[in-house]
Amino acid sequence: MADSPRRTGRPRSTAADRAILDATRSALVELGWGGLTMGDVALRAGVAKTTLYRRWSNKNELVVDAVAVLFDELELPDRGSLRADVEGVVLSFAELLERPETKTSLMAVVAEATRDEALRARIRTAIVERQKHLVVEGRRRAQIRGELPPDPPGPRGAAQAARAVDLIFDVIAGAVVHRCLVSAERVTPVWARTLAALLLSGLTAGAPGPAPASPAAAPSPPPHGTAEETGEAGSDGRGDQKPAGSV
Amino acid sequence: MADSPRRTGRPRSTAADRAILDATRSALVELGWGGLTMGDVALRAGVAKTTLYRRWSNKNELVVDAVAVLFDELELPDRGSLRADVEGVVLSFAELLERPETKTSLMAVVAEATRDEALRARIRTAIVERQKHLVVEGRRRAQIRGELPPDPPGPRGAAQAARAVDLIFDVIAGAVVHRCLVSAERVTPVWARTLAALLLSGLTAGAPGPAPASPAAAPSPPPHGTAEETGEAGSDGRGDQKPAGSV
DNA sequence: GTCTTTCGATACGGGTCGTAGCGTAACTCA
DNA sequence: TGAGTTACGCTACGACCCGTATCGAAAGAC
Repeated sequence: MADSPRRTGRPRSTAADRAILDATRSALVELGWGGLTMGDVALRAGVAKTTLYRRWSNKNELVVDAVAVLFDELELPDRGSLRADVEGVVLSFAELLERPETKTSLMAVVAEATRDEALRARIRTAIVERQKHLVVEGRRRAQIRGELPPDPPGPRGAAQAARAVDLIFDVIAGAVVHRCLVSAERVTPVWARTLAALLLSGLTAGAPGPAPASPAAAPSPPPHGTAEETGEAGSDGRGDQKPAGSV
Repeated sequence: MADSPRRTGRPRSTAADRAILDATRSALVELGWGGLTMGDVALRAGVAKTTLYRRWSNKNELVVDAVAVLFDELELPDRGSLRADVEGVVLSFAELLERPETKTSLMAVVAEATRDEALRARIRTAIVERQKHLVVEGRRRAQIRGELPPDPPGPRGAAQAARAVDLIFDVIAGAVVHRCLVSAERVTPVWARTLAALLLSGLTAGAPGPAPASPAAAPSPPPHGTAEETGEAGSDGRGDQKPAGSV
């Protein structure tokens, strides 16, 4: 995007680039999207307002670029088990989201994107796809540990795996975002643990055994559920001392 | 809020109320949060701008009220099984969220709320708590069917149940919102089915049996997971022909 | 009919957006 | 070293919106 380094004339100041992005983030924290003004950002960055418009055509573009890098600090150290990895990334993400600059920026950009296809695409590539490697990595490790079965071979298997990654990403990131920003409640270690337990074992797990399924069966449920999609399975891998936080 | 019907003087026009809220929603669709102007809303509603400010102190308040009712159309008809209920509500919610007025409004309000505690509280009560009855109802039905165990008695059990409801709400709503608005991809019936399967059975389910847990155990995983929290369990209830879309 | 409150219309000060014009600074290339 | 090219800071500008104030008229309550 900011390529094509003109080989002649005065070069763009990379210091100004950084100053502007930093100023944007800090202004966003203090003033929010609505309160953020280009003039103020320029002032904070020690730069003329015209310099902003030479690099970004409007507020949206500027803020997306300022926001995207915030998520790069997310990492997925090997915590030894799939369960621990999930808990860890949930807590890390929540911690990131609780910083005012992050949450304000993310939501502001997403809100604008609801009516701007170009912005949506930019978010998808600059944030979503960019962070999906976390799920890919977590799955890979779990497969090596034997907690999850390997992906089926062939293009069909790869597509299945990709869909699984997409789903898991939306579920984990969505749950954290929703709790932090919509429900407006804190993500505690206990909550993270319970979420991880739900993801690993599902609602129907944690039971002492297959419940004595009551005869109250479904009247006429549509025959959906043809074992399609994103398949993978396996046991937990490390003998947890208990169902560990059933939901 | 709009109570205390003054018993004297010219009464407020309820027609104007409706016209303003409708105009707000339609303006939001076409112009988005940033493009929405009070003057334009007044024009669309056939009302003077001053009339808006007599009822709502600013744009935020107006938009929240205009948005909240959009979610009231969500329902949870008994689809015969927990799995079907989950799938159904996921699809309904996604359908609702795909309408431009809904998604733009919701995200705009949430974005503003990141720096406005009062607005957060208003969202929590007017939208989140107001819709949580869907999860409560779904759980209750599943418990009656025997798909989930009854809540433990006493205040401890009630607290557990409340936490379970909160978690499930955040996971389902979060996943749908994240997929629709952040990942910017469509919620298809297949996706809903896979999400339901994940919720019911977890990542580690759908396997032909307990995998031959590889010896690659965790080096030193913290001893978390003390069977705390929100417990419930049970079998699926209806004999699915297969693991039905394992993840 | 009087009183009270709402309504529509208009005007205003304060602020932001995004652009334009200008002289200057910085760097490249001959 | 000097010409050419581009980025920069500064200032000013028109267009727009916000939220408020003011005023006469309208609509009910008593």
